[in-house]
Amino acid sequence: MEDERYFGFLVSDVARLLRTEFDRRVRNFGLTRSQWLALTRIYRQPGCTQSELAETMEMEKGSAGRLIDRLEKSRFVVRQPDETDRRVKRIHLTPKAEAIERSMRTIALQTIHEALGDLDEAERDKAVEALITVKARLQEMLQNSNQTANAVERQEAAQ
Amino acid sequence: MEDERYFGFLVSDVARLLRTEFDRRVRNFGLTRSQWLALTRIYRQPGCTQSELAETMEMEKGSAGRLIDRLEKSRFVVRQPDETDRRVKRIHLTPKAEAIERSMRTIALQTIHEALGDLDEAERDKAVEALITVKARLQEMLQNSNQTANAVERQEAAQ
DNA sequence: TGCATAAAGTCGCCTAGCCAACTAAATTCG
DNA sequence: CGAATTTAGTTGGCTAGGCGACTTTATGCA
Repeated sequence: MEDERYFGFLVSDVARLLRTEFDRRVRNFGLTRSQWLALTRIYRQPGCTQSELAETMEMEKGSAGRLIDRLEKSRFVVRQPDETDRRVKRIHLTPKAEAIERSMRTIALQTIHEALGDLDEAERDKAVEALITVKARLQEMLQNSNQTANAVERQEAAQ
Repeated sequence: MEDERYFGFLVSDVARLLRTEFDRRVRNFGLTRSQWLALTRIYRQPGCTQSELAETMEMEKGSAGRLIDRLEKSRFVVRQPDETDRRVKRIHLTPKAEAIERSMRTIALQTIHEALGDLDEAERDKAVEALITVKARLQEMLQNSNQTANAVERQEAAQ
């Protein structure tokens, strides 16, 4: 069981190191890793709503909203009101963003490529598979936590 | 190369999901995952300095300092001045912390155990090995970035 | 010995992300 | 139709963590 705990540490460490290294490499672009991730998603899904973006990025609406705030302030993105639903705002990339998106993609690929340099292809595939499995399990677990929380809430509301 | 990029996403996702799930489970203890990690490290190295803690947790001194601020405010930890070096502050756990440290360790093990539930032992071992390899590589890469930054700094200072 | 350099912490500023409370708009249903 | 519920987005409060500038104290070297 102790080696399992080790897995938790490792994943967090690798994620943090990866983020820090990548952010250092792209600092001159004026974008962070999260911001770039958002751009790539908007690039593939232009005109998406904030809630859709939050969904595909698996984060809270609030976090996504603020991410977009910063991207908009830096002129990488614009919010456009939807014509039929006055609640929603649709997100589009600016031309400036599209060029940078490509440069950063190259750097991202390069960074990962270096980080994985000591693994052969089979090891990489195995690792990716394992991570997919674990991620799916964690998503289930989180969904359960959510449902529990909602059930409690509903019960409290009913009293 | 595309599958490599996927690895980057996956690691970050798994780390985030793990943190969120764990933090939910332990919210009632009044501690977060990072705070608990700090406690386990102080437990194994009582009386360590803040810089030592930052080092073993692989974070900046500033981040570690603030982590300790919060732990001290919640009375899980005390700062004690060093007798011979008036710059350093040594960190010790309070009795309250030691009990909670054990409870949270159990929850952490349980959480990881569930998250890895769909992997057999061989798959887990392979994944852990791969992560160790990648982590080592990333540490090298970051160290190089640091050295480059320092070199630039020194050169600028020399002018 | 005295001065330059290095080390320990602190602080301010920034991004990121969770959570919860809120508003406004749309939808559902009696 | 109109009230209740749901959904989109915003905001405030919190922890986390990087970076850089700064102060205080030690240390190393000419």
